[in-house]
Amino acid sequence: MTAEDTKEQIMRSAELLFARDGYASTSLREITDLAGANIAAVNYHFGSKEKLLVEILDQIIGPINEERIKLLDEAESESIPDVTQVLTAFLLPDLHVLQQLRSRDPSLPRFVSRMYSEGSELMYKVMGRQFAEAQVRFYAAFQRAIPGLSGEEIAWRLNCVVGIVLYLFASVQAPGMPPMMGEDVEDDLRRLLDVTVPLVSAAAGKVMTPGG
Amino acid sequence: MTAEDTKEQIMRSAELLFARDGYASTSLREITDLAGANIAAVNYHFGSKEKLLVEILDQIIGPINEERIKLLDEAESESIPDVTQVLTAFLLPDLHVLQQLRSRDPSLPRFVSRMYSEGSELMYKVMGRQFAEAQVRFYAAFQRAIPGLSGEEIAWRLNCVVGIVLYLFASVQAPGMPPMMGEDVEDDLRRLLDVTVPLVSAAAGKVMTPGG
DNA sequence: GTACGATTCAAATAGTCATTTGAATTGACC
DNA sequence: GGTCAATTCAAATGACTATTTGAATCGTAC
Repeated sequence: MTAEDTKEQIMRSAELLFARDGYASTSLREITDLAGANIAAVNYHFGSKEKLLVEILDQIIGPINEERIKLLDEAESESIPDVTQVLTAFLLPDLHVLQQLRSRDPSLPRFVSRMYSEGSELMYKVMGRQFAEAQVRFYAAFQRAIPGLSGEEIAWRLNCVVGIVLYLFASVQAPGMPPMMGEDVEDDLRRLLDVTVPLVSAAAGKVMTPGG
Repeated sequence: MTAEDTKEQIMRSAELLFARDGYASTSLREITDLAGANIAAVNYHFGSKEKLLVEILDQIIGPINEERIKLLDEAESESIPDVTQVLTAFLLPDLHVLQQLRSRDPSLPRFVSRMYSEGSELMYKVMGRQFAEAQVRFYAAFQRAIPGLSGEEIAWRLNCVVGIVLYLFASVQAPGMPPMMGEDVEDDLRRLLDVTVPLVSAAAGKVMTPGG
């Protein structure tokens, strides 16, 4: 096994076990056993268990935001994109990565949602670094596409969309539940847009509570 | 310190540390240090670290579903409730618990979302047991309130709502983010209904993807 | 005030953890 | 074929883990 093979095997084994059991509950011993490598190889290739996690996170989250910006660039090059187009640019990369992770292993999508809610400092640092550029672009695009909503309200609603997406990642293989995503990315996107377009473009203060 | 005080202190300390660092990363030593108790007290009062977690989970999740059913009973006793009324019965108990947890400690709401995505077998068992009754009732109520949507589609959309709620719990004290919830439960509910009513009652297959 | 059950305590057990170390092995270039 | 750096290995380190044990302490009812 060449050096690169070992490093690759360690990363693939680690993300699988992190997804299934969580970061803290997974020992380097389990990882290297699954990878067919020696424990010391982790510290040789990555430096520490934590740096191994960061490298895996970057590899997954990085491409999502790169593709998001690419799609938004394309949409904006033609005309001012509407809500559906902006949301598509935002969501499609998620679905692509979800599909790709799932094809590698059904329990892998859970890795993302799991690391988000576990990750404390570490995950927020990685996400902040990776999402910073896309965030500015998408906030601006949504503000153009949805008249009459404050920037704060748009940010809030986009967070709701993120919440739904993270739940999708968590629920791909939740025990005792029907899968929330199908085989076809286009179908999944349509279904997501059906609910998220009304979600982000709904008029504020429209609904009256029964008590009020 | 009386026996009940010790047990209470251990539970309060444990949920705080579980919320902050996760279940696996929190040792009984940390818990009992914070609680001012001896390690053996955990095994005396709860039997094991895992049973301690289950008791905390039941204490938090149980009341949510009890109140959900109570509110739905009240709404259905007058007339057939509309989407807003059913969603209110579903969401208001979440907000109450969120508020209550936050008043105890700002990092506590994260406990719920964290346990969900860490969840493995254990959390799903607790949730399944606690949510089983409410699930049947709410699926039926939504099907009455939203004509033209299949039961499967309603279940899918309700899952989206759950995703948003879990994200709310996770984001109350996310580092580097503005809080998603305010001080007033009524305001928060209104804001949530603004987006979730359109979400669950949107027509299916309405949106056309740019590529299609 | 003394006996008893409930509770708490310090100490020990047996195991696992991430990381380090220095020797052994490998593969590519001269 | 020899050399050197890159990589892998087994073994050891030191610290931490949940749980168990039996003695000590507490509150309370008689």
